[in-house]
Amino acid sequence: MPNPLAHKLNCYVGLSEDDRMCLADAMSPSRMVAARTDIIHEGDDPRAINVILEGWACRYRQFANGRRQVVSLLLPGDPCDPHIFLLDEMDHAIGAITPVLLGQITGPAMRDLTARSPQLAMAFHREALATAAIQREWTVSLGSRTGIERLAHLFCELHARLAAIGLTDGNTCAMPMTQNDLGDAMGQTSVHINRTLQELRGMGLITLRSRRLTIHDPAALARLAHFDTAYLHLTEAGHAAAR
Amino acid sequence: MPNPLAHKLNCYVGLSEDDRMCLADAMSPSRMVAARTDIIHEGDDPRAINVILEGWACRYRQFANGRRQVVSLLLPGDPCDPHIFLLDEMDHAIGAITPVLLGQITGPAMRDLTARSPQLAMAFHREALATAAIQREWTVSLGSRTGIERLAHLFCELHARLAAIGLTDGNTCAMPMTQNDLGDAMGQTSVHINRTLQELRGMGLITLRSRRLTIHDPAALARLAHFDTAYLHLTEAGHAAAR
DNA sequence: CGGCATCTTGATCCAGCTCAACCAGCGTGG
DNA sequence: CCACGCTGGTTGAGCTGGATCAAGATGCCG
Repeated sequence: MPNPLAHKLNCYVGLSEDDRMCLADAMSPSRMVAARTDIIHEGDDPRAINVILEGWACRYRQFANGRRQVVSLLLPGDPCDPHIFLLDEMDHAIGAITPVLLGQITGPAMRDLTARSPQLAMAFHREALATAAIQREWTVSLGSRTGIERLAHLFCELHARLAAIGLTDGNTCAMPMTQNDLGDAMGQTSVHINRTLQELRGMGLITLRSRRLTIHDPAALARLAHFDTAYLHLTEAGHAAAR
Repeated sequence: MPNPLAHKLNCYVGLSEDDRMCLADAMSPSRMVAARTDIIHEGDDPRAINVILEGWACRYRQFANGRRQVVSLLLPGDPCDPHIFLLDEMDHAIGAITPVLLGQITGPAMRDLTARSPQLAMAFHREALATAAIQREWTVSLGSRTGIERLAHLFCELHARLAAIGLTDGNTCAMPMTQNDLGDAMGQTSVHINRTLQELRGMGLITLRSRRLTIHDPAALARLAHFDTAYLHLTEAGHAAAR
């Protein structure tokens, strides 16, 4: 598979062949992170931008009482920390859900890229805005959606995001999170996630087995979740990929 | 009061007198919006960046079933929609809580500003990142904090943000939201907000009367809320203002 | 084959919701 | 200047989604 970052950015702004080459050049040698370990710790002050090339990760906050809140999910092509080289220190950690392959773009390389290509600069900017929109939508989910709606919404979102980077197989995609992870993300117990999953299965909407998710009735699932792709801000290219 | 946007940006990056003047110049004539009306509707495609000069506003999503989720609060100095001129259409609305005085910076004026002053460019960038961090913290609140913790956290955050722009009077600050608004923001009923407020009052932590909030014991409130200012990413200037 | 992580299931409990009044302040028009 | 109506705050009673606690069941990996 080619660079998933290029694939993703292309969903926001059409990139030239030249842009893709620059992007590939800017990426320094990648490193591997084992599943269930931290990519970045809270309090770290790193210097380069990490990009997920393969695997899933999550931003999370850990509380003293053991409770963990997953704040967002990072999929292939997602930059982990576009901010980091601007802010003083991390206010959260990033952990690998599966084994993760990371690419890195140094601060200078990044400045060079965006200076050279306005397309790329625009694409990075839109990417950041779309990420913010996704974050807002999570806020909406946690604040206003019921358990089953939340989970349904998450599945809709994940499928759409994976589709945009070409990682779906029809209505099927990867779903490597444990029920515990899902609970941490949805602000619920794994016990309750379990029961909610059974309900979704019982309604014939999804199958989730051996870390693969199949959405049997996308329209019905989206209706249940009050899911509307608009907030993902995918352009034609992104939607075409999703089809 | 001088420009609250300058005040706020100065909390992220020290600005020169020149920077402040440029900023003031870039701001086109301001407009007034009545309380309880929309500043921007969902689906709009506006061209300029709105900045709150006076008053409070909120981003929100309205559901068909009448439920409303407030996704973030906008205080004086906050840009409403740094994104808008990049994305296709609004995925949420922005509504005025109090009467709001808006300034506007056009896209070209913005580009001009950031091209002329690297300090300003940096400040805007950090502002955006701090906003994202606040959004993540809301996700944490809705996902992991109990009712009383959530409300306590909101009060801590608001006081800190207002302090950074010089709008506090010791431990007292404005709090113009109705219990209904608070409910929409915290993903709870106004009835339950009411009872939670009584609990906070009963614990002697706060007074909230005639739209003014006083925090009697900031340390205790922060402890209850698991509040840690780090995520606001205020620099020395911001913290000094907060003191 | 044994050990550990994950998933299931059951029983009980409680934070927060719903529904339904009722009260208080305040702006408006007669 | 008062009566009225409206918005926002308060209170009570009963209900429920999801938490908690506890035990198994399943399945994967060394």
